[in-house]
Amino acid sequence: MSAVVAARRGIPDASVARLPGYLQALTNLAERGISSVSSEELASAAGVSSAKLRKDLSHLGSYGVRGVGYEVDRLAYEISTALGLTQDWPVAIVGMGNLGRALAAYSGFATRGFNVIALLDHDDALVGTPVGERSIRPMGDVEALVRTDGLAIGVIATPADSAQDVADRLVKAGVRSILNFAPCVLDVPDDVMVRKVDMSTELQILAFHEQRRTGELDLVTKTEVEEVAL
Amino acid sequence: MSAVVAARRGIPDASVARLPGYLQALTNLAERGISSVSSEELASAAGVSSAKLRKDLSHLGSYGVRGVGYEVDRLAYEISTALGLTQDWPVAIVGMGNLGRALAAYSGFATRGFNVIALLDHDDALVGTPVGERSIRPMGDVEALVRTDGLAIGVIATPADSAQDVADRLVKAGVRSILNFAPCVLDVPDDVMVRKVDMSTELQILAFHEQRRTGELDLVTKTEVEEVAL
DNA sequence: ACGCACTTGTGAAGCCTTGCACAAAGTCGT
DNA sequence: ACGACTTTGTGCAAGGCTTCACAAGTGCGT
Repeated sequence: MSAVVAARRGIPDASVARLPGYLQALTNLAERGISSVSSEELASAAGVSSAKLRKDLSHLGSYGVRGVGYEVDRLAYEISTALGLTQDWPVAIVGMGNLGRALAAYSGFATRGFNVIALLDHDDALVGTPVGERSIRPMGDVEALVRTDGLAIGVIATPADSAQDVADRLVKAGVRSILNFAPCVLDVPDDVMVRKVDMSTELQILAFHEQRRTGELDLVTKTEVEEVAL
Repeated sequence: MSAVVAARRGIPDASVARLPGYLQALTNLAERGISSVSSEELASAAGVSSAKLRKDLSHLGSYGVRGVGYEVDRLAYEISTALGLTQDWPVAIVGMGNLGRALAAYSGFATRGFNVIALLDHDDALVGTPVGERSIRPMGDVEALVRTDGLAIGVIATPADSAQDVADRLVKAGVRSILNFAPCVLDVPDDVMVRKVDMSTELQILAFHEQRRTGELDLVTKTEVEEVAL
């Protein structure tokens, strides 16, 4: 098997999750007119260790030059290719509440290889309402979007209690990648990939560490109290 | 050292990251009037394996009953305690663009142990503008919020180019936990914890898998082509 | 032409996480 | 009171990820 295919098949999940960060850092460097970068510099810009960066990049192939570093444009291209961003992916956002509208207005999609082709809502009363330059379409359109526009990625921005219904609908229409902003677990077939974004979860993780930090001041006292209680 | 303290000190990061999910599932069960649950059922509701769930819970202590399962209320309480959610954490949201407003309107904060005490913006022209029941306050208020309201967690919802300025300002005022929605890396001191939420990153990860899936159909052909190219 | 300074790519070791399998400990029916 | 059944908590093995450390490769100055 060729080295390229061997490499591309087996990129570890942890590495894949960091590639977008590298791509972002590279784009930044390119905008500042920097054309060459070492693993140390790029790692620092992306917030990881240089060893980790080099190992991650080694899974894509060997695009650096020893003693010199990486060419910014070339590396950005290679990462884009590995991530599948040479094509524009059609995306539909479902749920036009506050969050859905904020996502619809977000300009970061277009610049990163994604194209929001439709804004959908389950509620027929909202259908036709303008949002930015688009207007809200009914869930019934989703099959046509998959068939004629190649829709492959759905973003769920509904409340938790309708998220599963929406997911079922998307899956039935043939969507196999879902980004879920609703604070709930989605039940989907094995061949459908779901990623979840939940700010409550993130805040709770922050709270855990914040608590642990402030709690450490009283640690000795607490230990004694709890030992007595046992 | 007491078992409780030993347990609470050393909860693995991977476990901590899953605890909010368990808590959410438990809250759901409680709302449906279910008072007892097995590890198998809870794991399924939270989307993890039962072995993983039991191992995670074992880090908190031993709150299950063999042959029976877990009492929903009790377990929810223990997880809340472990995460530090018995108190309400004061949170400030910085950046009142589309995303900031959507976050400000999100009701999920209050029900999960967080209290949005202020909406801030770097742009003085926006100060005073009403958002929901609050009005936008200037960044200059942040020191006072830390001192008098115990502000500990900051949410950054600004564009990427002002995120670092805002972070510096928050850190200088004494905020040591930051949730960053801006698509950039924040440079902060070691004792400040940052978690990042970025939908572009998530979409790019989905794109990778989507591409890999559709690419597999042509794998043999591609391999041959690339081998010739070598 | 050659040595020096620099940086990549990568085995190997160590750490963390997951999954397995089962003893321990409880309930329930008889 | 007791045995059958259920489910937890956990030691252990396997797998994956990170870090270390350095050989291999490149450019530059002399």
